[in-house]
Amino acid sequence: MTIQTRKQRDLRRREDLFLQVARRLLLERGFHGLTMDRIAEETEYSKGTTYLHFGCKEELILELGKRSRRQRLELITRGVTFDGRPRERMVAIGVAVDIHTRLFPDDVRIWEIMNAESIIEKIPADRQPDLKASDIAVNDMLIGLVNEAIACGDLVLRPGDSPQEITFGLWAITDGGFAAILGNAPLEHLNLRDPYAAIFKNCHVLGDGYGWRPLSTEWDYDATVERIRREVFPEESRVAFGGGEAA
Amino acid sequence: MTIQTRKQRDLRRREDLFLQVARRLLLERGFHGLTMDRIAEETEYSKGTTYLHFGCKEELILELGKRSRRQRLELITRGVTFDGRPRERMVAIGVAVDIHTRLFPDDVRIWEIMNAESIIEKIPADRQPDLKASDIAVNDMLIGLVNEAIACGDLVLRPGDSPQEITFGLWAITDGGFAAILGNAPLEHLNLRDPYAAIFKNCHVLGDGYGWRPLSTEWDYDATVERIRREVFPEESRVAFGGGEAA
DNA sequence: ACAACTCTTGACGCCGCGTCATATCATGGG
DNA sequence: CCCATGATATGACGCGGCGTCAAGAGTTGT
Repeated sequence: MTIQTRKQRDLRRREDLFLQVARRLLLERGFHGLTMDRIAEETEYSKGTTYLHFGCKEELILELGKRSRRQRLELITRGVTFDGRPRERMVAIGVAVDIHTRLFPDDVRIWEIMNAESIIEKIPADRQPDLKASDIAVNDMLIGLVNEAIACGDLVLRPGDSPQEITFGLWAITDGGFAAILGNAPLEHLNLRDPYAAIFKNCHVLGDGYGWRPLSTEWDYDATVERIRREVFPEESRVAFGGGEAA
Repeated sequence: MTIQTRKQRDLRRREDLFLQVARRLLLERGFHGLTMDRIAEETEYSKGTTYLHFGCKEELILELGKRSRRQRLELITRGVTFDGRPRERMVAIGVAVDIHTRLFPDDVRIWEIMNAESIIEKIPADRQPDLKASDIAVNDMLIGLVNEAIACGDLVLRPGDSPQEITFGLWAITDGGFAAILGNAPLEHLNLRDPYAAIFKNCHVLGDGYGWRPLSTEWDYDATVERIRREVFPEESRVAFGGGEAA
């Protein structure tokens, strides 16, 4: 039993090492700069050993992406526990994503790489649901929040509106916004001062447009953001936004 | 002179042939299924000849993407000539994108493939501005429309709002929405009936949120869409949405 | 000490990209 | 009509990366 466990632990350690080196290579040298031989060389294992862990190069990258998504999901899950009105808790999800992006900017890039058709294309299809699991979880939370808002009367749907549409809109703004920031759009041309703030802002405008109370004109959401950072992400906020000059 | 021209024309023809075959291969067999040898074989030219046209495989794919972007830009440019209030003309851009997506769904997929980091990564950097040119053009049109709306009084910016933000929001919804439709998001899970309509809808909600007159509650934008299709894209609409059973 | 078993290795086969020496073709002058 | 000269096309080749697997190193149990 203990021996079994130690072996498993060693394997896990080794896998972590592979992933850590792979991550560095991917970020420093790009997709084509990441090669299985290089990983083997830098970890001082052989190539055959890496293939005991990952069926192919793409699967390795996918695993990197999955871990980063899981990490983000944890932050979001914590955010949604914030004690407040549904729309405030929606803001908390935004804060979670914002913090995640600031703390781990590289992860978003890895996710972009992973999203490339050429990666997914080579993975046996049965691994892919696993990949989307955390996205689905986030989606469920979003819809859940919208439904709560409806239940408590904060949001009254107009004829033709649906919770799915609202969720889709918020998702699209966030996703499209981050994609733009990451370089798919000519952002430097459209010179926004703070693209992250613009994403937040537009989500609020959309929320107001749907009539989701309290509207941003009748509530101090900046204060809400402060509270969320203080109460839910104190440690992360200190790291992400700096805590003065104290060590 | 005429000889020179005939040669150029032949070269162009051949390039078109390469691109046409490449396009088919890319769509049928994916990124990894598209190989330079295969293109040479199917066109009955040699591989060396293909390399007279394209410096590398990625450059070829990039050219495919560029052409498709240019085509979309043409539709958008036509859309923006629509005779109406600025917000109606913004809708016309949406209609153009919608029509383009319906007429050439494959192009969007090619653009996705092209967007993959692994493609861009290998292109000598001096070709990339060229790529973004049409995106920048679209962006300029969007900002131009927002400014027109401000100039004619249809849109009164609240303190803190900027034309750039509005443009960014609309862009993000559209881009993120299409990305979601193309598979980056768990769309089948969030079961929307018509994702395309949802994009439209959310753009309207955003426009309303910014107070861009006429609001969707005080104007029949469905009628505007009909007019746009009839007046600006009669032929394309017939093909895209079917024109009854007439030949 | 040795057998049986597990884990690790790196040389190898294959494939696709991109090159370049060679072959083929076109043109024009003798 | 033929050959020289330059332009164009070709595909065999080199290279590098992926993924495999037979052989070797290490471990465990007796």
